[in-house]
Amino acid sequence: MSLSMRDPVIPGTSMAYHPFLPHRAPDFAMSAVLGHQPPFFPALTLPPNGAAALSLPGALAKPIMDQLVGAAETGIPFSSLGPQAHLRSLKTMEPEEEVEDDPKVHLEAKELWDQFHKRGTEMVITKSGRRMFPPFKVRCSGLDKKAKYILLMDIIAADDCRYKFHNSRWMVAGKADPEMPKRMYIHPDSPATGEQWMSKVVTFHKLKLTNNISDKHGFTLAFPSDHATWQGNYSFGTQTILNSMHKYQPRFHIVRANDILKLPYSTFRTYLFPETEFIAVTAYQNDKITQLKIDNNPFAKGFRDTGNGRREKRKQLTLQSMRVFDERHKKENGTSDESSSEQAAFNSFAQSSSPAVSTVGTSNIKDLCPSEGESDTEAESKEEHGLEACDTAKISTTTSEEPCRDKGSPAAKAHLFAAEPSGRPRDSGRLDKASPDSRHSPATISSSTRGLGAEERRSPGRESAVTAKAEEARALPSKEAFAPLTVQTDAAAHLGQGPLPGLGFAPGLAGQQFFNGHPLFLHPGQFAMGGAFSSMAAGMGPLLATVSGASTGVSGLDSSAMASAAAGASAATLPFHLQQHVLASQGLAMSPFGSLFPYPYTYMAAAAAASSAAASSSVHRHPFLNLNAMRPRLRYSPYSIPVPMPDSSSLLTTALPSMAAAAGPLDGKAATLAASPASVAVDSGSELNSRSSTLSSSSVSLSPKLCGEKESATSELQSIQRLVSGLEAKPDRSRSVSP
DNA sequence: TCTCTCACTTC
DNA sequence: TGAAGTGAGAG
Repeated sequence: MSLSMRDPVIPGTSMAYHPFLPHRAPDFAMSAVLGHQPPFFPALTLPPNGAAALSLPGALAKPIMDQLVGAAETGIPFSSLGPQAHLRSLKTMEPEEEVEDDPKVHLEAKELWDQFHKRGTEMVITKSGRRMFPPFKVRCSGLDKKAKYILLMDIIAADDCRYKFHNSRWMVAGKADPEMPKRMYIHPDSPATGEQWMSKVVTFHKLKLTNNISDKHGFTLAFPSDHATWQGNYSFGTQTILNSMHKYQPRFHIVRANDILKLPYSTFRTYLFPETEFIAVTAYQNDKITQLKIDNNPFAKGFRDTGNGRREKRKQLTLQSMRVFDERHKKENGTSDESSSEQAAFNSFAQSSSPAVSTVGTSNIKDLCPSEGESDTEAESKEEHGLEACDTAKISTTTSEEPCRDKGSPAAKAHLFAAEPSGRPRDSGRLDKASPDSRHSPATISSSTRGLGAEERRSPGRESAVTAKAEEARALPSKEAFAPLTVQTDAAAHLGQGPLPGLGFAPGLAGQQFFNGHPLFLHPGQFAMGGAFSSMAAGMGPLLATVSGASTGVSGLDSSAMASAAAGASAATLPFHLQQHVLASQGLAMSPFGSLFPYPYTYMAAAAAASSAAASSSVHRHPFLNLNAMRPRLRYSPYSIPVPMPDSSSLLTTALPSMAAAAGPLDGKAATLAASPASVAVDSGSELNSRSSTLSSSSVSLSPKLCGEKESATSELQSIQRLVSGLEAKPDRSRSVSP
């Protein structure tokens, strides 16, 4: 147990979870090394606070190191990667006005999650949307009481495999289907002060899971940025679209910002809790999971043995299977028999599964998941624990604390799954394989951004990352729109953090997100959330403008108009997403900005960008650039400093366009690294200048392949910058906002 | 596998 | 009281 479950994951680590990462990572790393190495490394090396920091850096660095060395797994400590002195110098550049915060996040009801995880958590997805159970709840600490934060959650693919429940176990059944467009769920109370967030348990129970591709619950908001986290293509919504029989990993993000509009420029601190990993299903596969749900979910009381009505039916059914029945009894009695039996089964699964896994042969070894090897007893005990207990538990995992081990590594991924398997089989195989790593990695994760964040702050730049489109492969047609997007990422860094934030989440995180790359859409509901969006409209104006280039305020425009305008203005920016979706290289077609507005899928011209292809990658960058431009405005915000960040990010993106996508996680790291340098420049200099400088620099660093893109991107960026500069002249309300 | 309806529950 | 969340079960 100790393993993974408790610890939060660091952003960087998240990479590990990403299916694509493995593929991308290499490229990314290479490019990073080749072109950006100097800059990147420093960034990466940022020493995090303690363990947490380690985890991230390690995760990030590892891929790169591997590339360099050509060895899959070097044991090189991330600390050895780069000079920290460098970072510090950068750090000095950062503004320090802000009160530093060191957010820590604890997963609530961890015990409950563990119980499910052991058996391989399954979450039902329906056309109309189904809530998660257990509900995702966290408790935050270490926030600046006065500052405002936006808390978000999203769910990313844990690997690139498709699963099947066979012989009581989850086994890999092939390669994953194309990813569905990802959506970010913004907590309805956002933005709120640190004090407010820390005073209560933050729950995301309203988030629904669906397999309905045409789900409209998500609103698209155009986000100009290429924030790593957002990958340039991220939508917001109250419902997350998932593929059945695929494994997913929920992520929690803390963004210090007082306005949603600032998200793109802000630093994301991402936290992963391996125990919350689950497989999406349209119908429960594992009876044990079903029983756990019934036993713990209040709405399923009617199915409890003790309950009325149905329970009897259920019982009968149950009786049919002795095992199940027995297990229940045990539960009722409070005995662990069930669990033990389960465990046994589980173990067997693991074993069996492992082979299966291996057979799978997908790139994801991780899928195989290392089994955590939890003892049956543990599992049992956990199982028996009621949800409530879990809930109360809050936290165990703080993100920051644990260093992330290798989350990034596949093994780590395996871990996560493994945990699941525990209960069941499915992954057991993986578990076994990965076991060593996996455990660690997952666990480690915890720190995620946060730890980084602190550090990051210190080091101004780090972050940016890159990403690349990469995904193309993944990109799917249906989702295609998204897929293509792939964008870069990294951003994390760039954003906000100027100083610190970048770190945190950055690399890893960015990477994670990136793969998803979708267009960013804001979900109406989310907006509804309130405060966060309140200013959005106003804020959007600037963004749009930046994106579009000149378009005057977006606000007036309807989404479509906006989009078109944006497209026209800065073709570069939008394109990617749009391209995919729309086709039009320009993205115009895309939907309007609904985000702010009522429209449902608006695209952000800028945001979009995500184009899938490398070319697109370049484009992405542009968007970023815009963002960067924006930043200055944003400065007000703590992150504003981020200005540099954006730059860096842009740089990264430009530099490693293709990679970015692939790299996802890596990107993040890379980005951070790259970013740092860039950021530095930014900080010191004017935003615009910094940007351009960054851009140029990025281009320089770019690898040969990227060069072409770079150039185009650069030109685009420049144009964008010009536009931006023009825009900048305009006042930004958002600036004032910053916490 | 997935979709839909049902009876039951919580809020 | 009704809206909404549950798993079961049929198709």
